[in-house]
Amino acid sequence: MKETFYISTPIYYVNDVPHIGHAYTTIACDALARWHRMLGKRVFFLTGTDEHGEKVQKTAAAKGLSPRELADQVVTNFQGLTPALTISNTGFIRTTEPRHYASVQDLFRKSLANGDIYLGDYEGWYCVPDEAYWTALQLADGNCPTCGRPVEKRKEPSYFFRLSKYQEPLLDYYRKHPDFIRPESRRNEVVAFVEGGLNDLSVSRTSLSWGIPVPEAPGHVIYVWYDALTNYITGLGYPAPTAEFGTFWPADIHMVGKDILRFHAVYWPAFLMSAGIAPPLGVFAHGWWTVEGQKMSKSLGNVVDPYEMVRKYGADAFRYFLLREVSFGLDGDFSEKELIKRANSELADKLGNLLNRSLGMLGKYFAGVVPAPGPPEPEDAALSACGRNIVPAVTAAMDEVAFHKALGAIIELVTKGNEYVQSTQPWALAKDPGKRVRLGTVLYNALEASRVAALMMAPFTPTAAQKLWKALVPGGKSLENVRIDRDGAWGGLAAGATLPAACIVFPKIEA
RNA sequence: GGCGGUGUAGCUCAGACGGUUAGAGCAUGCGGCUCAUAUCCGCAGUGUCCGGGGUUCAACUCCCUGCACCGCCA
Repeated sequence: MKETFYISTPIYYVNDVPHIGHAYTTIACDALARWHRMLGKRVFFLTGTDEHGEKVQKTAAAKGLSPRELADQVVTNFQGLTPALTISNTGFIRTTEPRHYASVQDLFRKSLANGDIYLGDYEGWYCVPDEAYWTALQLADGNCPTCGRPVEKRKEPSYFFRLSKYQEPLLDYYRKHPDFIRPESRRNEVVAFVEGGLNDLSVSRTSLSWGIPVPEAPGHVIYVWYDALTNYITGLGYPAPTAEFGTFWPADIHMVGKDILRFHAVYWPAFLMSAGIAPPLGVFAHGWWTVEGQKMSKSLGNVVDPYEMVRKYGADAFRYFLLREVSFGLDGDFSEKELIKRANSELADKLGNLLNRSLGMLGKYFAGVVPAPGPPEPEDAALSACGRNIVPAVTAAMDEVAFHKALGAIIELVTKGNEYVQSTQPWALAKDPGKRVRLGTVLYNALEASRVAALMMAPFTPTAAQKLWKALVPGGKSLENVRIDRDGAWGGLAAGATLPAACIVFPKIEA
């Protein structure tokens, strides 16, 4: 097994307000990061903000601030996601940091030196008032798509990256790394795109000032993607030969929304190849959320605010819904009603209930002390088989980045636990003193199912899982230090421990 | 316009490398338990497996075609 795991979110544009899409990407990365830590790996988990460009400059000017001052103010909107969503990132990068300037310029110099970056002319349709270029395709009835005013054809000097040269190297890389782009349907799209031929890419502007200067080229500023993508190596210390860079690069997964897949799966590996740096090992493009069946948009006023969701339902329920509701990779529909339904029926009524009915009886019949299990009986087999299979099942799901499958497997175990309690009827066993050993065994197994489920939930609902774990493993180590291989084995519940009589970690959400 | 994908119970989807009664969850109806956050468990379903044609002893599963929807590209 590889000993390290490096995962990244995209850097979020600081001029935007955080919405469900940002939260989704970040939460997905967090679940993977936590999972890989539980496997015993060293994990680097990077997120951050993209702070250059036209929009930031304009918004700042409108507020009478420098772009940097504005960025310093609004970056907190994104930094705040970490505590709000219980995110365990190990790094946060801002593209305005000096270390990033050094990184981008170094990468740029390398490609300039080997001839992969050359000076040419960028030509496009320019909106003078908006100071923005558009391609012919982007124009709305021949006018600027954002302001509707007429555009003019304009030309400016620009540095170009020789992307065309990397068509074959990229296709070769895709062939040798079949899992580089996931899901598979997206991979096919990218391959088709590259097979169709690649144009060289404009990577600088003279019409822009808020950005990283092109080395030794006054007036030229490095343009959006070349700047933004490089964050993934800056975050590890590049160009300095840091331990982090040596240890964690190439990245295991760049998690992205489907709209920015091409930049990550085509441009980024090409930039790196040109500079003699290994491309990342994987890019995963996830889907989008609609809201109550409608496209999310500012004009509809239905933008989902992650902070508000956390305030209303808690980070665990919000995280759970996002990762459980849809096949990861596909689009999904966000609805508070469905969120409540998921959280109540699966977290409170199934997982929470299994734990509490078990704890309740343990308190009542054994004064809260976990009995040693007696000999297994045939009716224990279904539960213990499921319990023994949960680690491989979740592992397989997480390997294919299928959170919904992982959670489905955990809920299946919990359901088996409830079925088991129902069919063994410990409350009836308790009435017969001769069945004391059997009663103990039944409660042990039910609690053990809860314990294993709590462990497996840790990447998804970290706060609740920690509380469950604490209740079932009193005096045990924090879930952060727990390892799947050691602690996930069926039968790990300690006999003799005294457990609480109740533990409500998933309160029912009132609709 | 080019390439690719999807079309299966009311809903969301899984599955079907051709072969007895096509599955899950949710929703619906009925029943059971009482340990538990009025929670849990069981039972019952319903489907022209998009339309048409072909191959075959046999197709929902393969091939062709039509329609609808989606994605990428132009």
